[in-house]
Formats: sequence, structure tokens, C-alpha cells
Amino acid sequence: MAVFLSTYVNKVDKKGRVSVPSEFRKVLSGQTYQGVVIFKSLRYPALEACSAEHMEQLSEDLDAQDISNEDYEAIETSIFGGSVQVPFDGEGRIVLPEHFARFANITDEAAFVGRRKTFHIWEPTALATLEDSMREKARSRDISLSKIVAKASQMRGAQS
Amino acid sequence: MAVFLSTYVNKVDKKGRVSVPSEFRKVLSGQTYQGVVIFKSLRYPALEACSAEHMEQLSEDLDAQDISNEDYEAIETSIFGGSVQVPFDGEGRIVLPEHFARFANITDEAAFVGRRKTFHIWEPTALATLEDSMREKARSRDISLSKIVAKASQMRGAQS
DNA sequence: TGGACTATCATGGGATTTTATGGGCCGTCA
DNA sequence: TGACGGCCCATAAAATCCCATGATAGTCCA
Repeated sequence: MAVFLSTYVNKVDKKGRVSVPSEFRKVLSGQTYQGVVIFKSLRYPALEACSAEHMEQLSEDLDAQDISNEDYEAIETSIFGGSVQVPFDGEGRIVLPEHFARFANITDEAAFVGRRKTFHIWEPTALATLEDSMREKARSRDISLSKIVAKASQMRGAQS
Repeated sequence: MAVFLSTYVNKVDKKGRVSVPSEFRKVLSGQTYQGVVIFKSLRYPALEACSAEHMEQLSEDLDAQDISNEDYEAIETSIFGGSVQVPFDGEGRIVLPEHFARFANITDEAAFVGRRKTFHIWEPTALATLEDSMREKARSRDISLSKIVAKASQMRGAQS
């Protein structure tokens, strides 16, 4: 299954249009709705985006899980209520609704950050700041990919 | 299963292309996606690479493991956001995105170092320096391969 | 055993196609 | 009528494909 990977920085023109990176569009190309769903991140001053299908998945997962009423309400309101569906234009661009762009402080450049099933849209400078601290955090905890993989294959081995 | 072994040094042309050693390509030849995923090493001034499938495996492993929210975030940002999928061209070359090449200080030559499931891409001089210090460290700890092997086969003998 | 023939690989350059990005036209709706 | 959104077109830069070359190693046969 294709996932959103890598980071791309694209320009926002005066009409508010930004090209969605072609690699991301390829991931979405199988979908019926040609466009993305955007909402404000709960954790970062950034936007989150995914396919319409993934949004439905998210909705089901939410139902399936044991979440308090209060949390459920909060999520429903802020995520589902606060999201927009934005279509691609002929060139694969989207228009960031002005309210959303302002939330993420995006003016003339936008960074698209792959996060597997979803991607983020950041103001590039803010992203760089976060990345540095994340990287430092990952390093200081000695998170190593090969370790994670080794651990996981141990788990698989133990199962079988 | 085939693994990445040995070290190869290849040239980077002015377009930023490098041949992936054919031995490495053979390891990847069974994969559906003909190319590799590259990300910045957390530990070294070098790049790490693996197959797209391996990355997906990693992704599943991440979900399966008991990882704190914070670590999870750190990994998603620094690894998935910070990685690229690069396809092979007809000749089995990849293009190192300029940002990645710069991170590893790679300009006109790149060393491909097999690390079993993954491989590293180094600036050759930096690699040589690391190798020297590693060798020194191994020597000072009196690490002996034959001892390790002998010990392991003893353990196997005890089991059966 | 030596030598020629062949296959594979790394490398280079040129041509072609895709992308990102900008601008303009023409409806619609207020 | 005037602002705005949707759609189409133009262009430059970048990514991708395609073919050529030289080197190396490996094979086969005399």
C-alpha cells in the first residue's frame, strides 16, 4: 500500500493555490474523490490532510474505540466539524481556505510532510524548528530503526 | 533471504545520479517497487536506505509495539517525513536529493555499505574515519569473531 | 594455458516528458 | 458591474528516459 513519504516545499500563489506534490497525488490517484480533506492539527500549528476514504476509516475507528463521551464530542467537533474537502484543480493544486492558512501561518510557502496515512501542511520555518527538536528527541532516546525492526521480528518469532 | 553485504564506492555525476551496486539491486529485484527509501541516519552523518517493503514492515511494527505517543510522533516526523522514495532509472541509478546529499556531505563519490536489511550511503572519507575508530574500539575490547561463532554453536549444541 | 569473445556494469550525455508555477479568460452570483 | 471561483493555457525548470561508451570480469575454445 502506498503511503505519504518525504517532505516537499511548494509555493502559494496570490490566488492561494498550492501544488500538492505529485508523489502525494499518486498515492491519492486511486481514490474516487480527487482532492483531500483538511483539518487543523490538535497537536501542532499545522494542517493535517488525508484522503476522503481515510477520513471515513478514522470515523469508524473512533466508534470502535473506547473513548469517553467528552473526548468523542471534542474530536467530532474539532476534526469532523472543522474539516474541509478541497478538490484538485486541473494541475493538481488546491486552495487553502484562508482561515486554515492563517491557523498554520502559511503565507507564501507550504511544506507538505508525509506521515504515512496522512500528511501535514506546515509553514516551512515552523516545521524546521519542530524537526530539529524531534530529531534530537529521537536521538536522545536512542531510537534506532534496526532495533525496532529487531524487536518486532522477535515478537513475530515468539508468536509462531 | 538475500541481504546487503560489502562496501562499494561509486561516482556521483553532475546530475546527482549514482549507480546502486548491482549486488544490492539483485537483493531488491524481487520487490514490486523498483527503488529504495532513503532517510538520514540518526546516529551518523550518513544516509540509510532500504526497500519500500521494509519500510512498510517498519510501519506495521511501529503500530504493533508499545511505544509512547511522544516517541511515536518523533519517529513519524523524523523518519517518515524525513525520508524519500527514490526510483531506479533504467540503468539502476538513483538521484540523491540535494538536501540529503548535503546532510551526508556527499559530492562526487558515494560509498554503499551493506548492513543486512538496510544499507548506508556515506561520503567515502567520513566512512574511512569511522571504520578506523570502530576497528580501534573492537580491538580494545578484544572482540573476536571466531569466539562469538564458537560460543553460539556451543549454545546451539546445548539446545538440541 | 592463453587468448579472443561476450556479458555485465558503471558512467556520461542528450532528448523528452513531467512538474510546478504563473497568468488570463469566462462564466456566476451578489 | 464587479468580485470571485473555476477552468484552460503557457513556460521554465527539473526529473526521467534512452542510447552510447569504456572498463572489467568471466567464459569458452583452441
